[in-house]
Amino acid sequence: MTSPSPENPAVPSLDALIARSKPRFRTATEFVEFTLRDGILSGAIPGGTPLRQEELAQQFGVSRMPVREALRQLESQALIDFTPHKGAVVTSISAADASDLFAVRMALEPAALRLSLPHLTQADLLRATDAIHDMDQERDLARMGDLNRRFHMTLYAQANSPRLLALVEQHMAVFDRYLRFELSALGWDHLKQDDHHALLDACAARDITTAEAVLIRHLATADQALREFFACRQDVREDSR
Amino acid sequence: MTSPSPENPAVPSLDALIARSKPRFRTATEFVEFTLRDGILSGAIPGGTPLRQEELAQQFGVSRMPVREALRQLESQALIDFTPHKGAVVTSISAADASDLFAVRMALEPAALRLSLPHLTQADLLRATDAIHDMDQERDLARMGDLNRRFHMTLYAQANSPRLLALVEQHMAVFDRYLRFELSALGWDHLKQDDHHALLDACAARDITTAEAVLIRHLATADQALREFFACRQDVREDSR
DNA sequence: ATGTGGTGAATTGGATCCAATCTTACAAAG
DNA sequence: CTTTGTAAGATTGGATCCAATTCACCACAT
Repeated sequence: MTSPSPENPAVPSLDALIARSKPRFRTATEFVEFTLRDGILSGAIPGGTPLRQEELAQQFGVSRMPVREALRQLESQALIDFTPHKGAVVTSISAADASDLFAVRMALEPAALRLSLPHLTQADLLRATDAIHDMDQERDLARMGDLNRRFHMTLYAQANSPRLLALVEQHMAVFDRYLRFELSALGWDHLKQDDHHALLDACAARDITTAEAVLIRHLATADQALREFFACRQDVREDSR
Repeated sequence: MTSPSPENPAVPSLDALIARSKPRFRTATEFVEFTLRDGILSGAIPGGTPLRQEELAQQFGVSRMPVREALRQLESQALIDFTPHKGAVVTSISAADASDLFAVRMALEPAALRLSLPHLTQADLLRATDAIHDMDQERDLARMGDLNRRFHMTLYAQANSPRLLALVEQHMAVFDRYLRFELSALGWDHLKQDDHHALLDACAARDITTAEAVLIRHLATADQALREFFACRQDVREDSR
């Protein structure tokens, strides 16, 4: 493991994540997998970091076996590259990868919204409103990611398609790796709450055409912002080494 | 492991799959994971089958560890349900699950096609044509699935979005679990080659609107056929036990 | 007869050990 | 000086062993 990113106070250290989430799991494999994913998504473990099994086992206080099982699962989620006899490396982030990710989100999320919108309840809309308001006052990066995900997932929740929803949630989680760059680029405050309100209004009016248009524009804006950010500041490539 | 489905000659036995694919991998984990997935997707291991680690280890001629790692990866791909201290069970198939799968495919594949179509080369179109012609004479179920996947993936190949393409290919592979039911429902011959030709023509003409409409109809038809098939013959539920 | 508690086997989770492979450094030959 | 071969260390892959949990069965009490 390399540095726990002490230069960026918004990124928690991996050790902090380990201490915080240790008692929440019954099996060591679950614990290691969840915490490693959290570390990668939050930026505590930057792209390019080689993940040595022995080292991780010591940090987590377990043997190498649960570490290996956790690495296998992270590999299936495309968060690490696993090469036989060479080990695991955290996948790198880049403008190209971000656009790739947005291509998936722009395929999945409008579909989920279209399926869900006719069945959205008043309670769903209220929960989405709450999420927006909570975001207004949130200053913590990880929690902001959770709230953003909660807002969107609430709108998709009635889609009645478990696979689709799981994919949507998974790829929104991967987006968390880019969230702090988007916030750097667009600023914390205004963010894109305009889009969120417009999307919510269109959903309340059951206007699928407008809702989809807003959602697509919302995602395209974020994609564009990240592209420009990476183009301007290639020095801030998050890959260590 | 339960019966190797001797009642259905179209489904190969797991032992046959093991013998055929043993020497193709460098690590035992890869070998077990690939072969188990093949077994699940081809129907050799039906939904609901409990997967005992010790038993699989003996069948594959390895120890329990590579089996466990393989099961972890299959769990990440939603092919098995893994419960701590209880073990793994192959996920069941159903009309609802098929529709769920088609919801994902109808979200992903039109998006991939839209991204890929402008960059399709003449060589791509020729390869797609070849795949269609090969399908006309194919009688083997597994190979038919491969050809169908090859035809579609060829049309999406220029999408320049690795994540999107990986998801498309993965979910087309999962569809193989339902392919033999669709063939039972619609018959082997005409299948839906009409759709394939129409889709190919629209792609050759760079007509994205028509191509997308054909593709969506193609998928919707298959979804509908499977729904009716499962509704009529609930007795043929593929789950053992 | 039914519900309850406990005991045993069966199965998985995890740790330790050994084998196979890769990497690095160094030395020797060209 | 470059290149190639080799050997030592590091790291992962796999096997075996032990611990923890679950489940099924049966005795026992109500």
